[in-house]
Amino acid sequence: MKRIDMMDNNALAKLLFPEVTLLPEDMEKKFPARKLPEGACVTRIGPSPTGFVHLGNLYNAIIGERLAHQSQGVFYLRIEDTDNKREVEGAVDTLINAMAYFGVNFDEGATAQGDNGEYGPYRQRQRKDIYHVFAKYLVEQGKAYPCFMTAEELDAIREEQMANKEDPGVYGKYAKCRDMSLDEIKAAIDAGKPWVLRYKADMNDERIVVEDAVRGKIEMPRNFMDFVLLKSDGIPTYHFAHVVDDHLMRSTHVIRGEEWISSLPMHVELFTVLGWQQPIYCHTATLMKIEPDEEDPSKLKKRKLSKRKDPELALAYYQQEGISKDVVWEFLLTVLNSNYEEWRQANPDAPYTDFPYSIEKMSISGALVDMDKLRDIAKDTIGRMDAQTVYENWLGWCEEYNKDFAELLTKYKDRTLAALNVGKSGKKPRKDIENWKQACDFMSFYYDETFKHEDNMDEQADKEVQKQFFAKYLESYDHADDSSAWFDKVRKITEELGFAVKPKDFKKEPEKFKGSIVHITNMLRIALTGRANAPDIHEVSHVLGEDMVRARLSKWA
RNA sequence: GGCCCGUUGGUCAAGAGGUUAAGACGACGCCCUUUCACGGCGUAAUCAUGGGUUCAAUUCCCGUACGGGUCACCA
Repeated sequence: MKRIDMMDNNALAKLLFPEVTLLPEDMEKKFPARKLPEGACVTRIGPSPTGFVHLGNLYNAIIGERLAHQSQGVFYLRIEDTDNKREVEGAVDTLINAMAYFGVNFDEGATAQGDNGEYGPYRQRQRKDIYHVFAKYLVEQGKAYPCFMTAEELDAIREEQMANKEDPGVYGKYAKCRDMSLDEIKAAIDAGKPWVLRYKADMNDERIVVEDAVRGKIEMPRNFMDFVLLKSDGIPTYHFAHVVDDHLMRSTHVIRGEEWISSLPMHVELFTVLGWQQPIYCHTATLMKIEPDEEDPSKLKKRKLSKRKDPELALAYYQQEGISKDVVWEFLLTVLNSNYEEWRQANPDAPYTDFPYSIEKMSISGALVDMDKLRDIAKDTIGRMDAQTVYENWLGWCEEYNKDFAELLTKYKDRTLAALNVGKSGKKPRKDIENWKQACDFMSFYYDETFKHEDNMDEQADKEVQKQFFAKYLESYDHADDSSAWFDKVRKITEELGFAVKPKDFKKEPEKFKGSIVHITNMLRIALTGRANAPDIHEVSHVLGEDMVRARLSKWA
């Protein structure tokens, strides 16, 4: 009896996959185990080209990249394009470009120019023949069968199951095509009926245990579903592709979002049936967002980031806003590893590659995308860069998103570099820039082309005082004065005009003065920078140069 | 609904069976100060809840609530 089954299975396999001649062992030979040092991690990201590059894509990429490169392993890019319905024209390039923009470096995999590496192809649609080798094998083993059920039939059993409060899906008695005879199958195929290949699961009430690297033990019921291996176009589902690819490409760690935990039983089943070793699974936390509850706005609610509602979920958002790739890395690293921030404080100038990344320190509850935190990290990160680096990055962004400003930066390169150094000399350097877009705004006063008056001088002193002050200031102004000589002069004028040299004196006895030195320096600042809140006047004056200083001030004298 | 995962301050979080329960962001206050920043100091938590195990639990176990995920020929 058993023998006949086996013969049937072989005949069925031949019928379904007439073109497949290679065997699983041929594949093993073609993609041998990698020769890597002990403990080296082989990781990957496997995004699908939907045209939308997700923050989560980067999040998982960073984990994979760190794990691989810190262990002298391999990090590769695999395009998971098994769903032709979702694929968007040009999406693969968008994806590859975005990864490049954010400085994610792959050792092998899909590139804009084609594949790079010995374990390809790295685009799943091109791996059809490979999947079919194993599909055929599973049929031979009696672990897979063709299913001709239509969408309507599937809907019908689902309804029935819902009504009976049973688990929905194709399994047990609902798997109508499980026991078709070879002749019946042949007839159906000859009649041109489309079919999918389903896994032939055992009905069972066993449980499986998976040791997840970030979550620890995960215990679940063993798979009993006849899930789809190959779709009617012969392309595998994610489940089958994942198992075949990660085995053949020799991934040691599978890093993916926690939404995959529920399909773990299928994957475990396939690894077992194919006799392969499971990779180490790392299921990462979903990116969350916090906001007022729609029903009760007084309460805050945590929810999954959504593509539709949250622009910050798209990687493109960070590019557009001019949020530096270094900042995004720094941010993600602190969200990802709870001890990164501490490490960064202790090693402010070390490259992030020095940080010993560990899976154990990963967060398992939903990580929040906190824009306040991002801003703070941005100011620190950019604050740590030298002027030249800031200049280059900023210019790079402007060339793409603010051409006019790019021109200014090029034209006034020296002045810009000097301006970027303002307030950076001491122990407590300023941290004014949080992103390139905001930098254009913040730095605008250094260029006549973008300089404008944002604050009103009249709030500081009346017109007559303004005139007197600027006349005196210009008269005594010596561009060569150092900071203290310069400020002595300001003090002197302040006194002459009847203003308090010490702000505290004015506070104590306001009736004795017309104002304080604060009003005087604010006037200077507004004249020079257009705003009352700006970096050190003396330093700014020296960036602008004597001509610009005199030109801007003489308007008020 | 079934099956999973999670729950420490406003937010992100460290942490161990017995601690003054780290740190960061945000908020507020004070200090520094010619503005704004920067920086310094300080303020704010009975670790979701009920029960059990234990000399002792926020830390271990069970239930409850709440949040999240998933139940496709999508990944």
